[in-house]
Amino acid sequence: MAEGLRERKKRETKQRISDIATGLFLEHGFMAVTVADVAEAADVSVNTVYNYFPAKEDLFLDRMDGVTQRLARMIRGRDRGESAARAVLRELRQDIGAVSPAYGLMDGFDAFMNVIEHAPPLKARLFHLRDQVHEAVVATLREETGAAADDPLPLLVGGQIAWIESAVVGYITGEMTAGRKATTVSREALVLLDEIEELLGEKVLTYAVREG
Amino acid sequence: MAEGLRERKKRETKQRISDIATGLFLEHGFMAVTVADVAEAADVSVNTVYNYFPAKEDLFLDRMDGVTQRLARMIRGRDRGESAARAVLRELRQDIGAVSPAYGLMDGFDAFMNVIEHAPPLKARLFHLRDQVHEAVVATLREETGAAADDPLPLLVGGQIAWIESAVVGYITGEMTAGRKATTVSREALVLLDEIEELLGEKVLTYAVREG
DNA sequence: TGGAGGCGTTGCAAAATTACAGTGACTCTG
DNA sequence: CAGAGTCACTGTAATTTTGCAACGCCTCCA
Repeated sequence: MAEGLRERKKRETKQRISDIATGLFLEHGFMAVTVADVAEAADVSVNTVYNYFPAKEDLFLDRMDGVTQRLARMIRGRDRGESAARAVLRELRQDIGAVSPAYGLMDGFDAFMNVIEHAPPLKARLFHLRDQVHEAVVATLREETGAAADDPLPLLVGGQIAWIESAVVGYITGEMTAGRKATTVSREALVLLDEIEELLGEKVLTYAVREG
Repeated sequence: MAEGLRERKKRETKQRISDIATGLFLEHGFMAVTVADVAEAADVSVNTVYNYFPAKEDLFLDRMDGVTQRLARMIRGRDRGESAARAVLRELRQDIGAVSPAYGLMDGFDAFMNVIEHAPPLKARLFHLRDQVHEAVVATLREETGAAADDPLPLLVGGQIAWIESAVVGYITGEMTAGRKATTVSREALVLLDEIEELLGEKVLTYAVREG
């Protein structure tokens, strides 16, 4: 491995810009902070910012990169005898149970979503993010099941699974921005997950069961 | 003015390298610290170190750049009716009187000189430094008196003046490395300056008197 | 309504920094 | 005494960062 000086500095610079930008956005709102502000606070030029982040929104949503692959990771890590959907349900219940770092995204989930709520460009990006999540899930299902390229089943099941998460996230976001208590919301979210599970068809709940 | 980002970072980088290098030298000695050590501690590449400092010695002697022009500045700042030599004598007495930042070079003068004492390349540089001081003094005397280019007097008087400083510095260095107390040494240095003044000829003491 | 100014974004040349390889002098060691 | 190793230092190409100017979109204001 032996990470060189150049690689390390690149990583640190990108991380510093992202951290500082997120901090400024949380404090003043996405619209009130200019890219120039971020650059100055991070002690770099504006071009350097754009060197690492294609657009201003990426400064805030960058840390959601991991989110794109989150469901896919859950599926790949399912237990023996467990289906893809049940693995996702189980992991989501576990995450919600660990209230503090709400939903595993970051501390202050409500503050984070609040920034997005007041920034149209960011909301637009979130929709695109859902597509990415969906695609990642579908791709994973295809890999795990070895389904044919023209098999529509992964697409459909993947859509259901991706929907589970967005439903829960949407619910939590709405309740949190409404000012509800985090512990209350998380308890209700668990109930919501139960209802979601009842809504799912048998085909979805038993798709892509891991051998063993 | 408006110092740009590039210039500011350049200045900060050079300063950081110099500071860290000096610290390492004071702690472990000049010979025991490699340029690679300095580079790593300063979080830059070896080439960047050489980009700012032509040779390893410069990492330590860099902060003596001001010293080169110190006597020249004293001369240019002499009072009305005061000669170049007397201005230097006066300023030196004043510096020595303010014991703490010994001789205006830096805190911990003895530690500083101790590093030099144990590093042949550094000692060699000090001799070169004296030439530079001498040249600066001579050049200043020529400017101030408007002496002809072939007039040997500035050269001779300048040599005497430069010698004053090196004599005092040499004395202080010797006594300090011998472990004498700083206050004692500075008191003796003042006596030494008196003796030096008595040794100087009338021509030297009255050269380049500022009009007024 | 028109112009001035702020902001996101891009392109390009210059400057700074790094990686890599190499040279020469020196020390240590078998 | 041969060879391996360390270290100061240099050269060169690649990479990163910066400075500068520009474009389009938008808002504000006269």
